[in-house]
Amino acid sequence: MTTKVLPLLEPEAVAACCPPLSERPLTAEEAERTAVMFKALGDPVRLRLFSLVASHEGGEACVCDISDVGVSQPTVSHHLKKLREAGLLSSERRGTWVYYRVEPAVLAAMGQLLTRAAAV
Amino acid sequence: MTTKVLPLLEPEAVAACCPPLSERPLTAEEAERTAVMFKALGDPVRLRLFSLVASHEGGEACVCDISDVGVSQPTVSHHLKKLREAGLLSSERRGTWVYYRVEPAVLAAMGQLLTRAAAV
DNA sequence: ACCTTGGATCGACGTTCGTCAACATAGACA
DNA sequence: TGTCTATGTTGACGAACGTCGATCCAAGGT
Repeated sequence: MTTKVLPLLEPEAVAACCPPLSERPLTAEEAERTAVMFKALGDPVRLRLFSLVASHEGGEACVCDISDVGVSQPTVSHHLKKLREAGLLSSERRGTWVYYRVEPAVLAAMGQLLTRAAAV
Repeated sequence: MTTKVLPLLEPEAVAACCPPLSERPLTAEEAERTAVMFKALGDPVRLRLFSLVASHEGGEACVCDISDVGVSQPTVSHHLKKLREAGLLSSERRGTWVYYRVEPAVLAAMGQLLTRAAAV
């Protein structure tokens, strides 16, 4: 099996990516891109980290605010990177601390993929 | 590390499971349960299989209708089992063929987890 | 300059995952 | 009963994943 290099997912690329899951079958390429996002939320620790950022004021949080999820600091950093690579979070350094933000457009696109699939 | 036995997810259990991701941080248990569903959609082949079922007439399809995704028949069966265990699909044997159906309630719950998280 | 602190990266480890060939099982039909 | 076809199950293998300790880099404070 060949290992494909998946580029970072841009918000607008995701939004324009795919129709609701029930409209038509996803192509192999569409499925490949979309699966990256779902996989990123498919780990309990990442889901908690993401929820911590999303529920923080302004949809933004310093790593120091959210790193108490029961795993080591390198592991937290590793998971945040995965969420960033999937396009679900963006990060920015401001002075001493690094802040993570949710990408609302990507989130909304994933949501519509599912909710509009439910209305058959 | 202890391996937890995750029971099959009932549709109503999922719907009542978790608030939108931005409302409050998920607890460890909530994250554990929810991650199972996202992980199930976190594989390209499973995503295509799911989309094939969801887009088929009536939200229902025979295995024979959807097994052309480029992997062997045992692999298709394996992935369908994963989707069933995650509560996203249900299966029923009718005579010779086995039919898979989407679980709209679970799908809608996952969608709201995301879309309502986007409206911060 | 030096030290401290926040966060990312590296290297290694055990586990889980995706895949297949081989086999098993369940109906339908003769 | 027996045979054919449609699916599920098993066992094995390599790849990917989650985790950690050790290390490194960037910013601030002394």
